[in-house]
Amino acid sequence: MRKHVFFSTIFTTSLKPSLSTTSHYRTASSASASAASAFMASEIPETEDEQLDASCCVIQDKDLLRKTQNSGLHVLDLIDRGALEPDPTLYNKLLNKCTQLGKLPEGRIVHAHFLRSQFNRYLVIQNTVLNMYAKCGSLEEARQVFDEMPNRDMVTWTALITGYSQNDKPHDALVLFPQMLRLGLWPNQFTFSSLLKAAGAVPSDRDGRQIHGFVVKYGFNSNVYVGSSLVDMYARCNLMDEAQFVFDCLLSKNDVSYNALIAGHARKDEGEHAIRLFWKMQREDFKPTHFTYSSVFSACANIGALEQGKWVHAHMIKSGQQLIAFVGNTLLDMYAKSGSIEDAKKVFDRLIRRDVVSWNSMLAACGQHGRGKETVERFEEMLRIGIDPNEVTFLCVLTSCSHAGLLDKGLYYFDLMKKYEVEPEVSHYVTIVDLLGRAGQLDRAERFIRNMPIKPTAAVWGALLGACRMHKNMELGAYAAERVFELDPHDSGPHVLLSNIYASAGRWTDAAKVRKIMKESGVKKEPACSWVEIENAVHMFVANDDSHPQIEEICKKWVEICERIKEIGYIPDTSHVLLFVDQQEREAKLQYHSEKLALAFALLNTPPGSTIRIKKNIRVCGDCHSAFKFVSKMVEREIILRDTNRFHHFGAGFCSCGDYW
DNA sequence: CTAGGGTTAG
Repeated sequence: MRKHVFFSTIFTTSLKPSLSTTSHYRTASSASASAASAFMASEIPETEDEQLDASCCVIQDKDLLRKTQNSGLHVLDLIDRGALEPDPTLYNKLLNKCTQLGKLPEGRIVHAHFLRSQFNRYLVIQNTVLNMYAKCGSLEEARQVFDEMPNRDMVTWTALITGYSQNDKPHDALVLFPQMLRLGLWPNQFTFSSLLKAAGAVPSDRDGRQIHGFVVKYGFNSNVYVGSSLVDMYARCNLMDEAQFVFDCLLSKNDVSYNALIAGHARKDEGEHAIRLFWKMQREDFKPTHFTYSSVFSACANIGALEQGKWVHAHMIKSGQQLIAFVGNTLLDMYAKSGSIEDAKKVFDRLIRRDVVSWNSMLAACGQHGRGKETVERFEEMLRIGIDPNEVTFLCVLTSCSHAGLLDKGLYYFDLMKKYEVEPEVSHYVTIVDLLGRAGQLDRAERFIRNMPIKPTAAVWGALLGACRMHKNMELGAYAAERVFELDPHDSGPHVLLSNIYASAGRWTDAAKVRKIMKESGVKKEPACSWVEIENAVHMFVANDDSHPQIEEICKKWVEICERIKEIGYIPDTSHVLLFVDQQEREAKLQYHSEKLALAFALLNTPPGSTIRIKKNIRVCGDCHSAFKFVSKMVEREIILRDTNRFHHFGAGFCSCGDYW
């Protein structure tokens, strides 16, 4: 054990007049015990990298470094003992080290020591202190330093703006800008980059456009940092054309500007565009980074492009990039969302380090593929290993239980959230309502809603409405629908569901009434479409749409399939057709559901025996579900249908969801 | 001394 003198000296020495209130000292003092255990302390063995790092970075003299390490004293002790002549750069290096390692308590101590030093009026070091607090996430202390500084330069303002913008306080960042301009300070490229990041995080695009104006005025529009920030800001404001325009205007692009644009398209569900840009950036000799791969895999996942995703994966392997968790998690998700759960598992197994997101992604993958039991097993394993579950973990587990009909397990895990101190959010309540509702316990679900400690949202009542549709409970369904209409009048979903409830009960007048209200209030239903990927091209089908070049052939094929599956037991279920039309007409309508068109198209254009993968933007209807089962049996092929949030694996006349979805 | 781009759920 080595003795340490640093704390006894620093906290007993009388303090010089300082920039700061004594609260820094109090905080530093109270933090001393934990701080001591980290990189200031004597007990730390020489093998502790951070201890060595900290010393190495400030002590250039090798002899002195050895002496420091051998004596176990810290640099600041050496100054106190007069063994080391302090200079301003030393404080900067120490503070930056704390920033880099995210060591707030240690940073406070260096700050305290700096305040006692002869350099405590140095603006540059004060800025470094401010930056240290901001980067360590303590915006209150950063602000306090800022407020107490007698002089502030542009860097001071920029450091605080950056602090707010990087810590999810965009409004605080944005209000500082006009204040700083009023003082006559000139913003630079750093200021604008941070401001634009903040502007991209607020709902309106007003601030972003204004800042863009100032960027031009101050002449930073050709700076690649500012340019990338502009691209990102416009992309986040849903202004993809503007983002593209700014990008095209950039005189010098780099990988970051490309990534900002690619990520923008990936977020906006414009996967094909993102993938095109991925290949384009390489034609222009920009190397994809982890950021790029992460965005591109997520783009592939969104559109369910398995083949393209595999190409990008192969490309990443060839380029020698390591599979770090951040990228691996999106890769895993890509395979899972493209329907290949087996590949997703392989990625999970090969991850060098698994973080909580890796586990969550794997749990989500199992849930999406209807493997409730496996979700539960993996979750238990995760707890055994000692990975702390977070709110997403529980959401994955609960939805998985709900999809698999594991009622008791789901309720048990909901209760378990308390033990792991994860506060249930409204989405968790939605899942429990869904779980109870699917299991047919509609009254219990309603009671559960009434006993919620937080205010139920439209989604909560929507889950009950969905369950009422499933179990054909008209009365409670109408009541739930009313609650949804109140809370979210613009969503078409509940109107459609309620109309469906009436329709399946044969109450065509009521069904039509709901449709009429929907039409009058301007609520629009999202058109249903399906996608199928064939030979690296994605084909899209919309219900009753005849724009596809092969449409005649496709319809002919479906009629033929329909006749053949009727022979082996398929009975068209017309309760899913909502219009007040006669039986024959309803059957005709059913034929053109987009997933059926996609299936017919795939059967026409793929080799016998190969797996067919179809993606749909809304829940599959009961009739299509039944038809797909019969087709899988008839053609002896596996058909994988991706719903909005889950998968149906059809094979030999059965579906993996067990008709429970 | 100050800057930009990435993941899981619903």
